[in-house]
Amino acid sequence: MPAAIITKDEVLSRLLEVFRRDGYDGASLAEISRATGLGKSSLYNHFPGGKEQMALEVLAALGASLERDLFAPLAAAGPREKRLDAMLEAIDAFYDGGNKACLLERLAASVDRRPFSRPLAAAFTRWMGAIEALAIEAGVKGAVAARRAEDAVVRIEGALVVSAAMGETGPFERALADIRATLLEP
Amino acid sequence: MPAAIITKDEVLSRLLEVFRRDGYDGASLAEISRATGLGKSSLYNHFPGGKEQMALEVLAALGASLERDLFAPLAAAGPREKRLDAMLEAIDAFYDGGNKACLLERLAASVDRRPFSRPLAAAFTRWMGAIEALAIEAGVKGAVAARRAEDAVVRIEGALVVSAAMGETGPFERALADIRATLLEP
DNA sequence: GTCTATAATAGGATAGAC
DNA sequence: GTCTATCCTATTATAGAC
Repeated sequence: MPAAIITKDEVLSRLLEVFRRDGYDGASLAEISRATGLGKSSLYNHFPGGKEQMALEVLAALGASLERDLFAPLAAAGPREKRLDAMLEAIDAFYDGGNKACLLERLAASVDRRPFSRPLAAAFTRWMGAIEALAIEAGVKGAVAARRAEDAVVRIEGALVVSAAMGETGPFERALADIRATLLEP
Repeated sequence: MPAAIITKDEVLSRLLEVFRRDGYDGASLAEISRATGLGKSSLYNHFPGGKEQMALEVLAALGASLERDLFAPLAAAGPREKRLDAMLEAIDAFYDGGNKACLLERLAASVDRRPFSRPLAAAFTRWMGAIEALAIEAGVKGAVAARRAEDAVVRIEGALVVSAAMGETGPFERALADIRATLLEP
């Protein structure tokens, strides 16, 4: 039984899946242990701060992933519509076509949300800012661009909620299509 | 110590507040006992099925409230814009201007959501249907009306999520204003 | 770094007196 | 109908061996 069959990134990736599925309050250490394949003591070795630290590290890792896979491509060179499409496809994949929940929402809904307040607000602000920048670059006026960016994020989050509650992904698919069609309109 | 200082409706109302604030998994019997002023045994006397039955009865009571205070007025006589305004004001009040979460979302996010699946889907379907009917009555074409109704509910749910995560109610207020401005457009 | 074992507590639920 | 007292399980977390 030698060490580290699983990398820390992989651990964080599995923790992400547990938290987004069960929520912070609903995710038990037993389930976390099962999902990661690590015993409780191993978990406390990696995360001395317990579940709270796990969620905070997952949040930080997700932020880094988004920066690399979503926001950087959004601000890169190339046709604007292409970049918007790439973002929407990445979002579609990340949420599994509307079948998986949003970690930000799940952490924001936990009973003791204070430890997550700042990173959550920062994540949403960053997300909206990246979309807003693309809209502005496409010639949309500043105030309108900010409103549209907020609306896009609002629609994605709401569509995930409605899709989950109704047990069908139609609302999510339609929300993404709508954003694609209207975000960069003059 | 005589009986029933508190009515069952009042109990359900307090349960609603606990579940929407803490979520289903996050709401402990200890907190429920505190919020209702009833001991655990009293709670099990009223709700032999435990927490699950409490949530189901809260859901049913909320459905009845919505039917009476939201959907019936929406389908009543009078100017259509007035009725839309009344609905939006009722929603604004129910969510305390974006400060309180949606029970439907909280129950849909619980680890064991199966007992709530049907009533949740029914509630969202009913809500969207009521809005759609108003839009159709205002002359909006059927397919467009259905899309707009879904979009309105999606925006409200998403705005609640984003407002909570960002710690400010701006997104919720803007979402309601946007719905008011666009839902009945020709 | 991981394991087994265990502590200590909080969780949901029940019994029985009043 | 409500209370106090209790049960049992699951929970988070730690100790100590390897």
